[in-house]
Amino acid sequence: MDINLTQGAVEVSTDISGTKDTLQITKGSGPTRYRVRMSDGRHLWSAFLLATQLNHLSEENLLVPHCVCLLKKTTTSTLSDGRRVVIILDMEILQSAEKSGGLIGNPTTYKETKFSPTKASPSTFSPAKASPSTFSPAKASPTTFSPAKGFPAKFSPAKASTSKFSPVKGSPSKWTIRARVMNKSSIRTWNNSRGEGKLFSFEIVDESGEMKITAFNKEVDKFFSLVEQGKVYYISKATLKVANKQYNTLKHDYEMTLHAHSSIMPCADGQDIPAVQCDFVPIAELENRDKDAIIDVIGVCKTAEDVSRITTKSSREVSKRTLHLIDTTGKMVAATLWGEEAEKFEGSEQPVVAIKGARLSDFGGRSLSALFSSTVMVNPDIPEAFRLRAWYDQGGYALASQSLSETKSGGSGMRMNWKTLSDVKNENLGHGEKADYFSCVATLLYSRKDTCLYRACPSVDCNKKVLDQHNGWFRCEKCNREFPNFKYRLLLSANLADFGDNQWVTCFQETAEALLGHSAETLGQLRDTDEAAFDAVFQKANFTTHIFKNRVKLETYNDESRVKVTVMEVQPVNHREYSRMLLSNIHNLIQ
DNA sequence: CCCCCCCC
Repeated sequence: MDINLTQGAVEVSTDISGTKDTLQITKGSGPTRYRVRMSDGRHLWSAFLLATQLNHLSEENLLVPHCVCLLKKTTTSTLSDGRRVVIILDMEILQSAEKSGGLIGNPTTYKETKFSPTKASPSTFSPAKASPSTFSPAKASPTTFSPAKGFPAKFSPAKASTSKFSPVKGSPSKWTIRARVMNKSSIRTWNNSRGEGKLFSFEIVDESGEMKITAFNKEVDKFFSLVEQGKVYYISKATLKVANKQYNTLKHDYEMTLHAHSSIMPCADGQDIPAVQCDFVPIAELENRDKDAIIDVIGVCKTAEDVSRITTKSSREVSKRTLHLIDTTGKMVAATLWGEEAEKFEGSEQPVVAIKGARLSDFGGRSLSALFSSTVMVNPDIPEAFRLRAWYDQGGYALASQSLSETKSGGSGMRMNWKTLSDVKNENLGHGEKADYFSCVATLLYSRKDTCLYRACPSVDCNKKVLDQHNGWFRCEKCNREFPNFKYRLLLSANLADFGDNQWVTCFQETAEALLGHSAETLGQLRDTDEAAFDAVFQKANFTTHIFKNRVKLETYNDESRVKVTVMEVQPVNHREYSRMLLSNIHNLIQ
């Protein structure tokens, strides 16, 4: 058995072999996984345990939150993120506990009058409930542990007569669920033939499953600010209705609507409630899934494209950012984030990204898109993420993953074609019919400040140099117009060097601004008003090192050919990624 | 009682 105990409030650094402990085992985030909470009276650890590794635990025990275990053999280890973990190598169940089950899946279990936050307590253990081992790994399949298991039957009209619980509107509901908010929408308004109003919705999760809850109008005012993503609440007296599967992708047959008497109370003691339940599909497996399937995916974000703004068909503006995720299957897939999620995403450190409820599209082969109902998790605290992190850091980064998503043809896709400056010359880059593109890490030795600025036509799309008419007007030959003003533009000649060679390159506006760290406008003003400060900008830029993405092409003037290198992009050096590339090169040289 | 899920 292999239980990874992620450290909670206490540093876990000692071998705890021989400890008798209480495990609270609850269904965790994923059908084949269980969340384990340990309590030895001093410490609480949340942990994860894989069902496939639990074949000597009875199913009864798996559905039961508490059981007393003897930790026969344990060891400790450090995760790549620095956290200490305890690995349980062998354990024995001494006593299983009273059956309770998940709350969403079985709301009848908890009557409001009796409900109290569950805590591990020896007095709740009931040895009589220990059952022979009926659990097998096969039973841990996603379908077996569908969060909806057993739910519809309990809500059939016939059973509703027990009056414990009824989906019928207006009937007394005596249940309380304790669940974590995993996704919360913003407030939206509607105005259609049936009326107008506002609403927001959120999705909750507990050990047993997930559910969507919607609040309208007055309930929006009452609950919107109270309900926070990630927090745990006691929820009672909501109306149940059959889930509209067209719009509700959660694996539950019902959803809830809040009404005037609904109650939502924050719960301070919800550490044992899983964050989210995921059923991750390996990236290579996406090839075999249907278009429009809603899937959970996890991968290392190998690269993240820049955020961009697009206009939808309904002329709404929205931000988007596409990530390229890889996993141990050696495949890569493009996944697009939207809106704020796209804007805030930080991918420079190759985080592990999990998306719950992404939609599979057939664009460019196979690609993914986050929906409003998706949950995007960066470096989530789950074993899949730790495994991927370890895999990537220990060599996965060097794997040339094949993408299921066709990258755009043409230059803008710009794959990294790493070259040293001497490679560029020795391999005669740019001598072919078409331009070549390469990336290099190089240091700016010198740039020609005297000729770097020119006065350009102020028209939005014209960057043509203007002629000073010496009467306060500036003439643009291209626009055939005179203007009372101009804009400064940069055209910087720079000498770049790496360890083996150097190269003159040209930087236009954006790349020159990135290299010098100031806008063309600022530089123009400085040159005209404060020459010392203008010089200082160039002094400061000298001997700085960057990643340069370049275009190289042989050009001929007056029978004389020479290679012209134009910088397309200047980026800071990501030392982690760069070192990986160097290590990978060394590795390749050895072979 | 909503129901937009976007772009190449």
